[in-house]
Amino acid sequence: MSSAPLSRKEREKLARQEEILAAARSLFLSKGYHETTLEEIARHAEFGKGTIYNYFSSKEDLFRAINHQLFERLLDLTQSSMTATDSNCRDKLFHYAHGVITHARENSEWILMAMQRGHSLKPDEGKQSMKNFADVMQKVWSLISRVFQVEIENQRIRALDPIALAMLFDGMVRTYCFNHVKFSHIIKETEIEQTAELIVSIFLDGIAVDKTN
Amino acid sequence: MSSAPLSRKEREKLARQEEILAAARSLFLSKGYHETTLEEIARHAEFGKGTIYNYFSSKEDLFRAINHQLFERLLDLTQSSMTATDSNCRDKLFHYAHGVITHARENSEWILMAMQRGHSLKPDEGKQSMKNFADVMQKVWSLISRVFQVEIENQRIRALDPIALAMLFDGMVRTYCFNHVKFSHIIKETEIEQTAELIVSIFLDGIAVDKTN
DNA sequence: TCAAATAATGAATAATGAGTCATAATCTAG
DNA sequence: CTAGATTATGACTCATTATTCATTATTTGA
Repeated sequence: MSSAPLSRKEREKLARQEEILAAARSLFLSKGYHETTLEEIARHAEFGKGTIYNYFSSKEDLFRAINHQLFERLLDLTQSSMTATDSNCRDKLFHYAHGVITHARENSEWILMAMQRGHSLKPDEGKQSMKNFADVMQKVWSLISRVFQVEIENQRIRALDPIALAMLFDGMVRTYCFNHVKFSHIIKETEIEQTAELIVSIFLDGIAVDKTN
Repeated sequence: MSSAPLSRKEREKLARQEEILAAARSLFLSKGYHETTLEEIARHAEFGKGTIYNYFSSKEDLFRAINHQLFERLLDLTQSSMTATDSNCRDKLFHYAHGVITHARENSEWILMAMQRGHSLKPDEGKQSMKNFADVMQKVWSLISRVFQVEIENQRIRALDPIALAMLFDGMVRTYCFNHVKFSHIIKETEIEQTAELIVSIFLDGIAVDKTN
């Protein structure tokens, strides 16, 4: 990826850039895109407003950069969860759920934000970067669905549409995360492990009492 | 609820108000709050911009009124689904899922919109109206959870936290709806009945092949 | 028919906030 | 130390809307 030989100048520039990103991320995530002003971002990052423009060409560019980071992380997580060679389906799903929940606690509203604004963004001219939420989700679901596909072929799960399954599973995970952050006063605090386990268990086994017992 | 004896004047006023609401709803839902201007709403409703202010005190007020309508509908649906005396748990869940999916197709992004902006709204001074998304969801989950509670008492489903179950079930339904509208190019077109059935089936039975067969 | 009352209208106003840029501060190399 | 390069800065510009309100149009009741 990076053939960069690194230089102090550049490292510092990168660091400052990341500082701006962090400030913007935190504000965008908690207040949404439009409710956040560049003034605020600047103040939060401890820079002048003009300085932001030395690092990002526009507010939208900044937003895109943040989305890109978050998308990358989600894709990495999905990839590593689903392609692990030494784990079964249940473990893979658990790893994914656990990772997403952890990630979501750190970046509470990013999914929402990305979705909400995703389609009103002008297309990203920037080279190889992710275009939009739909692209990312398509990749995520595709990765998950392959695991289901294998299970179906081995007749371990019912022969349902694997993409639909991937989407529904992801939906449970995602909505749980969202609700947890948003409605923390309603939802009982539970350990991430327990929650991930619950979701996987419901998805694989259902909630009906096991008739075989 | 309404002891109003109705008068033409008032009926017409109501009708015009509903026309404005419809125009605003359609625009907010497809473009989001900030991307929609009052000018557009007025044009869409075939009124002058100033006229809007004879019916709603501000853009935010208009938004709140729309949210209120949508919240009411969701609550009614949940209530009627969950308290039907002549249906079992599976039927109740199916009815709910079916209703939400139908509603979501008509009002594609309302959930997202409500969530996204919900918390940045100033508190609603208006009498008995719903305050925010959290309140509504709490009621919805509470209604659903009671059904689960009964099933648990009768040992027909596993003894898990009923609120968590309600939330996860709702999460599957809701995310499915959202994805369907948003990523229709990815998701296979299916009948509402089939989808609702699939979700209920996964939730109650899981996707694992039934060992009793 | 006509004078209140009611409703509609869009030009004018005011607020906001993204983006610019001339200036100042800081750094670097010679 | 100093000139030139680089970076930071925030007052300013400017486009965009929400909101107001004086004016016009319509309705109503007598």
